[in-house]
Amino acid sequence: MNKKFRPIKLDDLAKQLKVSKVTISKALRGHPDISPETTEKVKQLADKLGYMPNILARNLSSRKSNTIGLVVPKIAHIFFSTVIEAVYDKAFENNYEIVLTVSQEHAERERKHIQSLLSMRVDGLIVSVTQETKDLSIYERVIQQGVPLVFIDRVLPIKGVSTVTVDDRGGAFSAVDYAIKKGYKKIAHLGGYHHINIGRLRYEGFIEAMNKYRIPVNPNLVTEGGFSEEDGYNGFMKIFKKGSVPEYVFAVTYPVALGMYAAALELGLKIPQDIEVTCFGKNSFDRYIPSVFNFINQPAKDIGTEAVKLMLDQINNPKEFEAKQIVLKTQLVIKGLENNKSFIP
Amino acid sequence: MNKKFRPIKLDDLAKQLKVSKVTISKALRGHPDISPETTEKVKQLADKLGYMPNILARNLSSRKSNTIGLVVPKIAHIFFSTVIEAVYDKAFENNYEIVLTVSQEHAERERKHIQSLLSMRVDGLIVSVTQETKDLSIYERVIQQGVPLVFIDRVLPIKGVSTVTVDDRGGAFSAVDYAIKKGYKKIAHLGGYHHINIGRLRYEGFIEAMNKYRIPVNPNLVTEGGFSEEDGYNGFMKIFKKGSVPEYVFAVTYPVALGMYAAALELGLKIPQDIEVTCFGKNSFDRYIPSVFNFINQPAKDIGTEAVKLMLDQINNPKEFEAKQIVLKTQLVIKGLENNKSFIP
DNA sequence: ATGAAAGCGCTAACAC
DNA sequence: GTGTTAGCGCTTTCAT
Repeated sequence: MNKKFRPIKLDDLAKQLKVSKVTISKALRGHPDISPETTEKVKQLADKLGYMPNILARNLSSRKSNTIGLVVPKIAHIFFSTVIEAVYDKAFENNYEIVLTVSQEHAERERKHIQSLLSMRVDGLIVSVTQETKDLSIYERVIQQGVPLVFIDRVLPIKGVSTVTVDDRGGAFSAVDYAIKKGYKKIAHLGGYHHINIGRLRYEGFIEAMNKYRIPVNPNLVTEGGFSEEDGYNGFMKIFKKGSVPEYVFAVTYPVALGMYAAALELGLKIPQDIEVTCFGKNSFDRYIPSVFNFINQPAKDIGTEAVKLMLDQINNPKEFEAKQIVLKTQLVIKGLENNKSFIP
Repeated sequence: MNKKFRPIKLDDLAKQLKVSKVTISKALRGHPDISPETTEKVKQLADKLGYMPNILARNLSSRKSNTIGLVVPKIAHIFFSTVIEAVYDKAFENNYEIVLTVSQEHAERERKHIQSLLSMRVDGLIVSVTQETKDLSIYERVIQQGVPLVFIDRVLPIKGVSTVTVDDRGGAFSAVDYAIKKGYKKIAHLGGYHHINIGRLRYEGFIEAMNKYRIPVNPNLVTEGGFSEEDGYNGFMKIFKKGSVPEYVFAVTYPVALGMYAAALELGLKIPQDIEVTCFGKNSFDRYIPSVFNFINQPAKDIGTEAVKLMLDQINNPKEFEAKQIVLKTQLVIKGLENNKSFIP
């Protein structure tokens, strides 16, 4: 039991077939140098013996890893898990491996992960930064090392980097535009940090709509914070304690809306009867069951898919590379009031 | 722009410090061979020059990767994304890397991933199998190669493999026991495939409870299928078309319950007023907002954490290894009827 | 305490 | 078509 099993290597195959290991190596990779018959023989033997190439050796030797590093702030949130899954699927389709790391919203952890990924010599890096990332130095290093980099959703202002985002400002605008047209005056925004694009742009979209209709922005109804349930809870409590109860809340993310919902519940306020809520992103089962929130639909899958496409482009045609900024359309989906029997389990 | 940057290597440091690269290598890893002063000097220079060890070379040479492969059927479901996140956290804590792959419930893809992972020479494998996995051969190979293996949640009947699961049978029993005590007679089970443990054991728990109280099991109220929303939807529709409307549904997973909910909605049935529902697992925000389903709480985080612990144990003490079966307790949480105002957004 | 030699398993470049 | 020669960048003996 558990006897020290030595994996088969090229040499072993070479000896058995009485050819050189180069022949084996080429045959296994379908190199045109090798005759079809030899190739066939080699493959059969490899199969029979259960040969598995040592990827470490291969990558070391070829200076190519066929691997893309992926760095995200969270996994256990539907937006990210959907993006991640799409990245995996698209990469798999193209015979690329993904090495995923999670920063848990800690900039320092993010740094470490990127270092590891560079150490692994990944062929490229797809990153969505933490809500606290401010130091750009590690990314400048990535670029300096010539490692392709694509930011998704949460991006940093660095020249020459491709990005895949959604129309944050436009989405936000439409959510608030809708509210104003519906006649709401007391409109709140539970916002994200302004030092990061999604926080800033969604805030700007909110302001833009308010300005368009000359609705004064009540600072007591606007918060700036993180993107989690807790932030939503705290944000709404803060607003409530200032004595203002909004008629409408535009939340920067779905988790923030959830946190806000919990706070409202505690305060005896009903959603959507007392307060109508719209957020960026949505739950995972809106296909099945109507939501009590309106939401701005973010094409999470497409973000992942497009990011991989950009990455592969850049890896395969480094010469012609130029940074692209892909901005995907969002869509406002109204669900709340007309369907106020709607549960979501 | 993008000039071909050659990463610094041990030799470069060695030359600058006029010592051998062995000294550098040891110093960097804090090897006791090297004097504190030298170590300090080396580390400083490495820092200054932004040295990053080439992990591929290191792993190839040391035959150790400090990496654990993780294979799951899905990412974008709260149960798995929570488990995954916990695995990442625990591994990070112990300076291990995780390489995650997703089978998307396809046995063939699972096979390929495991091959890749073995090719990468991961130090161990944590796996939750697909709903269609039946062929054990790849796992037997893993074991034969002496690669530590831990199954989580969905396990295969292979001797000598550690597993981390929850008390599936007991959890199921409690859900049905509760229903019977409450007086329900028409009790349905939207079940999972019996060839996989969670499907089989949850079914058995259901049967056990029914038998205990001598309630006849109506085959028209029992289904066997997959674990997704779609399966829940189809399962309930099938039951309904047979003319039976249950008073109580015990669903094998949360996604199945969601699908069933959607079907009920279409059929004009109200949850929980018309049908009370209990499922294994839960949504991601039950901490914030009451659910319309009762649920059997699965400690998803603990599953991930315990799996990594088992894995590290096995990696670090291969001699004393013996397979352990960890079975975590579940807990029935009743939410439905007494709180029928409960939304979940 | 430090270093020289050997090699991890593979691929690239160039012969033949 | 096939093989030879050199590494890839690191870690391991094993000397010194």
